[in-house]
This record gives sequence, structure tokens and C-alpha cells, in this order.
Amino acid sequence: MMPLPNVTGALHMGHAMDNVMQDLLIRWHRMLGHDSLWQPGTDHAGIATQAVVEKRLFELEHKTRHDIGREALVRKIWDWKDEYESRIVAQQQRMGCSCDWDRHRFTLDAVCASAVREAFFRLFKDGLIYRGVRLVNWDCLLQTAVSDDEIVYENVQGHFWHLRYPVVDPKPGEPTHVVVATTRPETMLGDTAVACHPDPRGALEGNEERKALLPLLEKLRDMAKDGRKVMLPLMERPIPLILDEWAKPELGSGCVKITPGHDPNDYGVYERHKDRIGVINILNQDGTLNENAGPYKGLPVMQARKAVLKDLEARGLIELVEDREIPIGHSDRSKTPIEPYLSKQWFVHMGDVEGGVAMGRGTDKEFHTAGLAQAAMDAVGGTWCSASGLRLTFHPDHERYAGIYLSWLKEKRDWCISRQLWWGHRIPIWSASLEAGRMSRFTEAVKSLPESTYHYRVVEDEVQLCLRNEGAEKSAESLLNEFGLERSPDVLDTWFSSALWPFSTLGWPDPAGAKVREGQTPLHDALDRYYPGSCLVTGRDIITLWVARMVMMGLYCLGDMPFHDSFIHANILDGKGERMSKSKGNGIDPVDIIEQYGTDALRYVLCEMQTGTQDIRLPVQAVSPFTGKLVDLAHAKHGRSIFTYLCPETGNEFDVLGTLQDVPRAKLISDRFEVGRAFCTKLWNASRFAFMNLGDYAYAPVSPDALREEDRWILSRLAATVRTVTESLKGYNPSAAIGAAREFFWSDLCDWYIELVRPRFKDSREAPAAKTVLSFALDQTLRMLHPAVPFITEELWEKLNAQAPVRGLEVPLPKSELLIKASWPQKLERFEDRSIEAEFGRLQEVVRVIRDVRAKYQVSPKTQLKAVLRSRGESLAALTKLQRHILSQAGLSAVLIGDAPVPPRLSATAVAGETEVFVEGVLDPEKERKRLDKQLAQVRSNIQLSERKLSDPRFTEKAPTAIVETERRRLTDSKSQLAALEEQLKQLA
RNA sequence: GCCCAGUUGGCGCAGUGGUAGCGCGCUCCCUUGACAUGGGAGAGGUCGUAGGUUCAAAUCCUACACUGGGCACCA
Repeated sequence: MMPLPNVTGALHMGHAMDNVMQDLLIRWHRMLGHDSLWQPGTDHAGIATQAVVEKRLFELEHKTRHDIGREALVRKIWDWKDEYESRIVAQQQRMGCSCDWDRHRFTLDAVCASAVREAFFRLFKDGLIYRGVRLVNWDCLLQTAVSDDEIVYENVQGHFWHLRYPVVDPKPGEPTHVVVATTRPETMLGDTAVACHPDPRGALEGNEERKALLPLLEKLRDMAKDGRKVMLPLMERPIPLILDEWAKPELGSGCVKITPGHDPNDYGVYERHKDRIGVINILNQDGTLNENAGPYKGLPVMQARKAVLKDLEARGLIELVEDREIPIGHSDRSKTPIEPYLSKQWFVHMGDVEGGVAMGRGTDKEFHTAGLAQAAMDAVGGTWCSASGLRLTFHPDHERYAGIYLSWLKEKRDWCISRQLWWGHRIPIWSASLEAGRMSRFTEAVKSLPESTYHYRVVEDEVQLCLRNEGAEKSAESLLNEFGLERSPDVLDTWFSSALWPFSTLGWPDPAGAKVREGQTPLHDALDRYYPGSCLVTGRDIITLWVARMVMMGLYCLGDMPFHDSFIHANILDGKGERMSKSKGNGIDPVDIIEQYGTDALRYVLCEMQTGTQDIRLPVQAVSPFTGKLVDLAHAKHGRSIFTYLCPETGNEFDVLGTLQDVPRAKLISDRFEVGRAFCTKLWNASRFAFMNLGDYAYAPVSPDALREEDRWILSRLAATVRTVTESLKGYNPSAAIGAAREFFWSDLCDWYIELVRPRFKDSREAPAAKTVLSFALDQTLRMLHPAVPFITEELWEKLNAQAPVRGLEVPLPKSELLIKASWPQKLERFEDRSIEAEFGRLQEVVRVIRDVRAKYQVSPKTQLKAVLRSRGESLAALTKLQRHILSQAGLSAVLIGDAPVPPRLSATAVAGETEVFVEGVLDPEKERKRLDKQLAQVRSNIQLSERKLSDPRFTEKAPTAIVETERRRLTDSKSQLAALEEQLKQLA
């Protein structure tokens, strides 16, 4: 399942990472022959989208949603959705996402809507959805409840006011005032009590500093026991002193004002003292004060605060004002401060339930659990697994991500699912307050509805009727009218529908009857075939909001996991380490990268960056609209605003958000993607070379003995690479996979094999085997790279098919016209050959040493040199065998190899492992001495290290023998190197 | 406040007990028919700090510092 992007706006690099990781996996699995579905879609994103559209409506037309009404606003949001959904799909398609596009879904599609309806119905019937009066987080601008997850805390410079509440009729020896402190003084208008601790002495045990307060607190405790009151100033309302442990003697004055209507903790206090104190709501939905605020009615919160303070000041009731940094919850969407607000909302019961909860009721996977949250907790780690044997594993660091998941779930806090919005799935509840007679007539009449299409609950005098689907709505029409039942105007939290995404998209609860859009693939067996799914790919910020809820709802509705793997990829940060986002002006549109560097370059680099749990810093550059050059935003100077920068060359100002009319817009990109472009170019050119040389290649089986050393070497390297790439993908490590493929392709195939094999193409006896191996290696390379860089590999595949239609070694490989449908490389273990790789390692070492001599002496590559190699053991054998390659790769006209050859008198010398290299005819004693000195220093320090180790009996006794052996060998090698170098230095002198 | 990560060459990152790697950037050399968006060679790191465990620590443990994240709370 694709993590459905919000239709709030276009995709940025974070989404690109998410989508590319999914495409990498889906293409790989497709090549492995797995039955694969990648279900694409978009999310209506309730509050987020409505907020964006409302904001624009106000900016452009100076209207609020109330000015234009529900229908008109919803129409505008649909327009917005259409625009951005098509833009998102276009972005994803340009990124090469190989989704099942004919199954694209939107969370408000009919298919999804029926799942939402069904899930809601079941939860309601099971008593897991209820309506309650609760203190919720209220967004005064959008005028809706928001969940805890939609709040961001920001530290704001504020004050801490200490207020004095007069005691009603103080007796002698009693305080005349009680001091309470608050950061929100206006809430005092809604105070219904002042609390102090029932046992201040116990609470202050061991707290010497605060002991002085004890007499006062004990006095207040006694007064509270006595039922005494204080006078709430301004409102002139007597309110009781109560005893509650919420009052912390170690803080402030030790007493606390209780405002149950506007503080979650105080609401808790209210619930414990319902018999004595009440709840007063002083706010209107728009954040102004209501009639309960008396003279302050109509004022917005901040103005009311000033007025209240002024009046308290005038009465001398402010004891102290402290400056203080206060974390204030802001609505993530409107960015305005959240007000705790008492209102009726719908909740999903997350905690344990008496008698437990039946999960997947009616399916063959049905099981029982203590509660919804508990079921989701059990699904990760532990011994639980579903009836089909599944549980959830996070990748690449299960413990870490499971920790985040669990720490959130274990709170088991009820989930507020109602939103006072117009954009979303409307809650399928019809309700009315009925007096007793009508209520009993209703309960009779409702029985006429088709059984199992409805469920109702009576709470006090209110009936709450849930209708299962649109059919049920039709049959209930007259009943609804008769009793005046009205549908809730609220819509569901957007996460409610996304929690169902893994099966709502597949037609649950009725795949056969599911109404898909015109031209889309009908669902039929889709649910059986693709649920449970296998893997969910997402970022870690979504683990709680979405992953946990999908698990919960999947288990509840179908009795099984929506997926068993969750791949958590890195977040993309900018050059300063800040999260990338459009609104911050550091967001990169993947399409801009694609235009600059190409899709495959984008994908290649994203894969390379996805290493593990490490977030990725992606330095962002603007393309200067004046010079076309890149300007690094981490170091550029700002212009007039934080979204404008100065072009360092021209000094002109440009804008990265594109909101300022008079300032030119600059595109944002990152030169980090150059690597990807270079890789693709190299791949293209190397393939071109192969095509040129394959010429009239026709496949003929090649027996292993027809292979030359370099053929066996490259096949061995290829075999190891296929293994590494496959294992890395299995372990959700794209970086390791692409790294291994790159290393093979570039460093082995291009830098060595192609160079070694080049001469053979001109030799008719040598050419066939070389062509067979080259075409095979290229074939396998393209397959391995395809999931990461699909476009260029597909193009090259077509050309390869034209040039060498049949490829293979001992047997021909099955043909595939398209690479996307070709199979993943088979294991090539039979070619893994450590000894040939070791031999080539020695060859490469020697060649490098000779090239180094050339570089140091600035000998032109055209100049052919002569060399003498003094070697022994395996090195001697390998070098002798590979002599022709030494000649061609080091640019030698002659080479003499032996265990005791006579070194030329005047020669540059070097040591490569067990081999001494003498390059004839080039010698500058000064330079030579420097080179040898440097090598000597290295060898000496190695010897010192080894000797120190070996002379320590603790090492030789305690370390594993293999390690000690290696160390001994290292020392012998180093010593013979030392001797050789010293000998060479002596020759110079 | 609690918890979890990260800290490795100028930059971005690998490396989880046995003498530090990759890519970019940098320096030098090279336009030889795949490729200068390239090739060859090279310089550059006492692995955040301080202790500890171990024959041996970038790697394990403890503390601290900084950065990021999660959770809770904030009269």
C-alpha cells in the first residue's frame, strides 16, 4: 500500500524517498516473480486540506467558510483536490513509480466510503465508539476539535501571574487570601474551586526548602475540610476550597486554581469532585469569551487576558508577575494556539474492555483481545501472531521503531474521531432527543428496519442511530423524518479512513459489489489475493499516527495483519539539518531534480542515501535566476525576508517560495544528484562500448574451459555482487545494494574487465568467449540495476536485445522483451572463485605501483617502459600467469618476472606486497629516495606494531590462533619488504 | 523531566572487537575510437570529550557535551 500523500500540495523530496523506496522494492519483487500489487492513492487529509483551501479563500476573496456555506466550500475543496491529485500522480509517474495505476484510489471514493461506514458500524455496535463530553484540543480558527497528534508545542515568552483570591469570612489566625498562579489568567473566570493537598506534610517529606510553607498549607487543608470558600474575584463567585493531590505543595504557593472547563488536569480534578464543584465553559467556538465570562463576554482570549489583569491589578490582587518561557500547544494546521475546550465528541475506545474485544469477528481468523490498543501492541514482538502466522517487524531497526510504536500505544488514550469540518467522511449517526413516550415508540418502530442494517443506543434522552450503509439510509428515511433524527454534521478524523486503507482499497467488506471508478480494474478476488499485504514503507513520524492504527483496524475488521514488514526510511533534511518542507522554503520538488539531472539520477542517489536509520542532510541550492549558477542556501545571505536570498555574483534578490510578486523565483535543487547523473552516463557509455564490440555476436554455449582468467575473474565478481545485492535488498538496505552493484559495474567491469578484454575482440579465436561473457555480465548488471534506475536500464535492455538477442553461458537465458518483466539474476555461486580474485588482486597491486611510478616521474602514458618483478610464492605464480595483462595495463614493452631476476641497474623501485618492482630507465635519485623513505616509514611502523603485539604473551596466549597467525605472517611480510626497501635504498646511494 | 538515536578526512555517509572505507570536493598527470558528465595517480582522519572493560576499542560499558527524535508535563 502506498502511504497515501495528502492532496494538500505537491510532493517534495521526502515523498520522493518514500515513493522511490517502494518502487525499488516492488520492481525487485516483480522480477523475483512474486504476485505484486502496489496500490496507489491519495488522502483527502480532512483538516489539512480544508485549512489550506479556507486560508486561500480568505486571502483571495476575504471570505470565511461561513460566508459561502458548506456546499460551496466542499466544491472548492474538490477543485483543489482534483488539481493537486493530478499533480501528485504526474510527479509520481515522472519518478517512474510502477504502481497499479488502474487501481488508484482516493479516500473519499465510494469503495473507501463503504469500508469507513462498515468499520464505524461495527465499532459502534461493539460499543467501541461512543460519544462523550470531553475536554478536547480546540482550534479556534478552524473551529474544530483536533487530536493530540495534531498539536505542536512551541516555547513562547510569557508570564506567570500569582493571583490572590480573598478568603470568605476569614476567622482569626486564618489567611485573608489564597495565592494561586497561572500563565492564563483569563481562565480564572471559569474557576470553580481552589485545591490544596490533603497531606502537605507527607508530600513535603524531606523537602527542607519548602517546610516553611507547611503551617499555611495545613491551615488551608483544615479550612477545606471545614467546607470553607474563597471569593473568585471579578466574578464575585464563592468557590470551595477542596482537597486534591493535584495541588503540589512543592510548587508555587502550594494551592492551585481549578478550571475544569479549560484545563485537562483540572477536568480530572472535577471528575473526582463532581458532587461539590461544577464545570464552566467561558469560551465560544471562535475563541471569544461567552456569557459565562460576565463583563468580559465577546472579547477574544488575549484581550480578555489584558482586561482581567488590569482589573485584578486595580484591586491589588496580583501578588507577583514572573517572566517565563511557556510551551504553548499550537494547532499543526492553523498554527494558532490550542484552547482546551469542553465539547461533545465521538471517540474510539482504545483501552481494555471488560469481556474483551472480538477481532475479525465472523472470519476464520477471529480472535479475542483485551482491547484495540492492546491488540496492536501484541502484534509487535512477543509471541503473538495472527492465525496466518503474521506479526509486525520494523526495518531496519526493529527495536527502535517498535519502541516508538509501543510507547504511543501503551497510553491507550481514547481517539477523538469527530471533527467539526465539512471535508471528509460524515459520521453515519442520526440522533435526536426524544421524550419518554416518543422514545418507546421509536424503539418499537425501529424494529421495522431490515435487521443488521442498523444499531442504536440511547444515552439519557438522546437516541443515537447508526445506519450501516446507503441502503439502510433509504429504508430508514421515513423513520428519520418521523422522529426528527438528524445526521451528525461532523466528519471523521482523516486517520480513520487511512487506518482502513490496506483493505478499503481492495473492496472490503464486499469486493464483488465494490464500485470502482470507470475504467478501473474490478476488485473480485483482490481482497483475498492481496490481504494481508507484505510491506509498508514510510517515515518514522507516521508510525504512531498511521502504522499503529492500520494494524489495529486491520486486526479488528479482518482478524489479520495488514502487512508484516514496515520499512522505515530516513527523513530528508536540508543542509542545516532542518526537516524539509515547502512552508519553510527549503523543500525541493523532485520534478526540478528530474529536469536538471534525470529521473534515474534522482532515484540512484535516493537509494544510495538510504543507509539505515540515519537521516539525510541534503544541502539545498537555488538556481540563481540571474546567472543560472547554484547558490548554496546554507551559506547564502538573506534578502528582505527569510524566503529571499541574494545572488552572490549579482547581488540581486531572489525568492525561493515564489510568493513575492516583484522578486524573481529561483528553483531549488541539490548538486548531490550529480553523482547519479554521472553514474547513468557511465552506464550508457559502457553499454555503448559493449554494443560496438558485440557486433555480429551469436550465442553459442560456452564451456568453462573456454574461459580465460579475466572471464573467470569477472564472473566470480559478478556472482559475489548478485549475492550481496540480493541480500542487501532483503535486509532493506538499498544503499548497500546499489553500492555493491555500482562497485562491480564501475570498478570491476569498466575499469578492469573491459580494459583487459579489449584486445580479444580483434582476435577471431578469442572473441566469442569474450563476447559471451561481456554480454552476460551486462545482462546481469542491467537486471540488478533495474529496480533503482529503471529508465536507462530498460532502454539499454532493448538495445542489448537487438545486438545480442540470446545471452547466457552454458545455457541460454530465457528471453524477456522488457526488462521490467525479466527475472532477477539467479545465484551464480558456481562462478565464485576466491583464488582467481586473489590473483587479480596481486595483478592490480603491481599495475598500480607501476602507474604510480609513471605519475611520480611524469612519464607519458604513451611511453612504453620495461619492468622487472622479483616475487615469490603465490604472487609469483599469479603474476607469471597474468603477465600479458601486466604488459597491457601498465604500458610496458617488456616484463621479466622471477624469484631472483637481476634488477636493472638504474631503475625506479617499489614494493607491492611480496613483489619488488623495478621500472627500468626512469630514475631520479632524489625523488626515488623520497618515495622509498615514505614506504619505509610505513613498513617500519607496521613492523613495530606487529612486534609489540607478538612480543606480548597476553596477546599470543589469549587471542585466537587465527588472529595470531595473521599477525605473524604480517610481520614476516613486512620484514621482507623492509629488507627489499633497504636494499633498494642502498643501490641508490 | 523521562526515554531513544547520532557525533568518523572540507562536505554527505558506510563500517559494530583484530593496523580506518566510499562518494563528492581538493592536488598532479592524461583529450589513446565507450566515456573529460571521463581515465590514471595522490594528499587528507590519534573515529565528540573524559574515564573504564579487554591481549586488542571507531566498535563494548559509564559519565559529560552537542545535535536530532519520541513520550510525558508545564498552577
